[in-house]
Amino acid sequence: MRPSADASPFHAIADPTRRDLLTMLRSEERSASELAAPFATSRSAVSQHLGILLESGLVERTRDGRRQLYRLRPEPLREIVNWMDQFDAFWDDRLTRLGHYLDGDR
Amino acid sequence: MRPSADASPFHAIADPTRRDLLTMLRSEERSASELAAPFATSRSAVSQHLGILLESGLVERTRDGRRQLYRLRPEPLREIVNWMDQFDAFWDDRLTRLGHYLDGDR
DNA sequence: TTGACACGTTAGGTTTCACTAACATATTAT
DNA sequence: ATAATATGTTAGTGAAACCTAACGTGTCAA
Repeated sequence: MRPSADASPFHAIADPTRRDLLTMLRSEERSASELAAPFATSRSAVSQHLGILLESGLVERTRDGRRQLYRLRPEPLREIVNWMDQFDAFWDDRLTRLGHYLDGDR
Repeated sequence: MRPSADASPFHAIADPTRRDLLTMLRSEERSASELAAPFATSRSAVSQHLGILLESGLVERTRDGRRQLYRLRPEPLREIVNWMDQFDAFWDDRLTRLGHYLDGDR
C-alpha cells in the first residue's frame, strides 16, 4: 500500500468512511469483513482505509485464525481534543472537561 | 475559485495551514494580509484556504475599507465535538479499567 | 483621474487521494 | 495436498487538493 503523506489524526478523520469505521469499532473489536460489509464500496477500498487508520495509530490489528481483528485505539484523538480546546471559550465546557480528563487531572 | 466538494468541518481542519488560520482568529478578527504574513506560502494560496474555511462556515468575512476582515465562527466545530463525544464512554471505560488494574484489583 | 494598495479569482501544473481489478499470502477444512 | 476462506497488496485511473503566476476588482490618496 502506498504510505500516506499525512498520518495525523486530523487527516484520518477527514474521510466519512473512516469516521464510520471508527464508529463501528467504538463498542467492540471487529474483523475486516464485518467492517467492510455495511459499505457500498469494495472490500479492498475499506482495507486501504483501515491501512490509513493503522498508520495514524487510531486502530490496531491482531490476528485471530484467518481473521484480522481491528480494535480502536483512541489516544491519537487527544491531539484533536487538545487543538479544539483552544476554542472552548466559545461553547459549553463539555469538551474542556473531556480534555482535562484525558490529561489525567480529574 | 473552484467550489470544494466537501464543505464539512472535518475536511476544513484536515489541513495544517487552515488549522493555523483558525488559531490566529481565535482571539480577534484579522485582515487577509495579516493572516497571510506568517506563512511561507503565497498570499493566493492562503486566500484559497480562507475560501475553503468560508465554505465550511468556520469563518465569516466583512469589508472594512480596502481590507477584508475575517472572523471566527466556531459553530460548525460542534459537529466535530459531537462526533468525538461517542468515544467519551470508551475512554472512560479504558481509563477506569487501567485504574483498577493499577489499584491491584484485577 | 491616476496610481498605489488590498484583495479575490482564474488558469494551469503537480501531487495526493480513493477506487476497482487483479494478484499474493496466511489459515483452516476436506 | 488441495481447496476454500479471509484478508492484504499492487497497478492503474480519474478526481480532488494544493500550489504559483497572472489577471481582475474595489478602495483610497494625491
